Amino acid sequence: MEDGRRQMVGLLLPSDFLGRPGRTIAPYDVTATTDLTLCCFKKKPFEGLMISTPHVAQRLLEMTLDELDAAREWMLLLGRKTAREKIASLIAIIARRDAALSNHNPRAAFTFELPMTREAMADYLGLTLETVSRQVSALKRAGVIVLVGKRTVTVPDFAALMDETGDDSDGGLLV
Amino acid sequence: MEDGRRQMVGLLLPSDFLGRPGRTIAPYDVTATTDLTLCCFKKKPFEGLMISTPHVAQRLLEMTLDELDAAREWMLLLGRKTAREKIASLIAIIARRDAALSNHNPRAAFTFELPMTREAMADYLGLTLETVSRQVSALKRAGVIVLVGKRTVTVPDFAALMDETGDDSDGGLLV
DNA sequence: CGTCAACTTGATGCTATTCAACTTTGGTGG
DNA sequence: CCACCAAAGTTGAATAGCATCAAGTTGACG
Repeated sequence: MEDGRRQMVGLLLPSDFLGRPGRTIAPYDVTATTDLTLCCFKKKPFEGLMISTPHVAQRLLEMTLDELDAAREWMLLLGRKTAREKIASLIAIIARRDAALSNHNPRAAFTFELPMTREAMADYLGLTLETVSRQVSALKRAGVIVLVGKRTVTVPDFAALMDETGDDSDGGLLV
Repeated sequence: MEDGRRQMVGLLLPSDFLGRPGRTIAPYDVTATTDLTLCCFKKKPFEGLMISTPHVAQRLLEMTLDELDAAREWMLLLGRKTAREKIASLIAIIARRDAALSNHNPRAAFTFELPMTREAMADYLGLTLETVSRQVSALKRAGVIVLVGKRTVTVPDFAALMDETGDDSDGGLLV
């Protein structure tokens, strides 16, 4: 925003897609936080490809729907969760993602890195960096997480972490 | 959420699409707030249609990208705006939508209905209904809006309302 | 060993929530 | 027609939770 307030609205990982057909500007910025390889398509040929190759549009639709689901889950977090629940949710999401990559035993203690600064976490969660720091410390004091240094987290009991996220245990309904 | 906290994550209007190909449940509920006509497709035939008729997937992609943009704008609102800015933003969005439907002179005073209860506004904005009521009253006291009854709003000066939303005057960048 | 960025911690204030009482509005049946 | 009722909305007081401002601390790196 004009006065410096910032809100992160998405997190792109390898294989994700950026930009949209049929529009030349976006109301948000995109910043790389690591080195990366970006595969660029020229707009016109790409739009041609979408018409000639139906699978491209179908795959893009699927990816966009996944992003929309993620955005909506994040809206719940931003609108209704407490600072502590926000931190627990973010840590749980990162833990799950890392566990999936290294297909890890889901019930054992599990260690991983927070790939972002406290400030980036704050921008993601709609908090200040001080509140992030305090709530991380609080979860540590409560024994829900163990910190090794500032960025390395061990989760001794994943269920205990999930209890702190405020999330439903059941899920939802609907087609 | 289990304890009753609610967050509205989208608002469907006539011609919008509901549900997603390739999945049978959603992590959210959908509630009709008015009578409506719902046009249902059987999953399998519809997925067939997407394959045989490329335009369908392309149009769905466009609609989904629009919803994603709206969701991201809403994330900024939920994460970073004050209660007053949230209310002003919601009123501005409804005003713009109604003005577009009735292609109205953009600089004149303009009257329209809030199509929702204070509670629904609160669920949408991530606030309590009491805070919604207070901030609506505050904008009224400040002369930014005029209330006729509880649901009918007149905006004497749209620019003044926009000033209260906290939004950039310029927009953003990017392909 | 000095420096800087990232992080932590403390004190204080403000915003939105909570709990509670009250008012207004629209609809229903006597 | 209006008395009554429920739902919607308003308002007040007290409080909780997060932000803000301000020092410190830690750790990596030259």
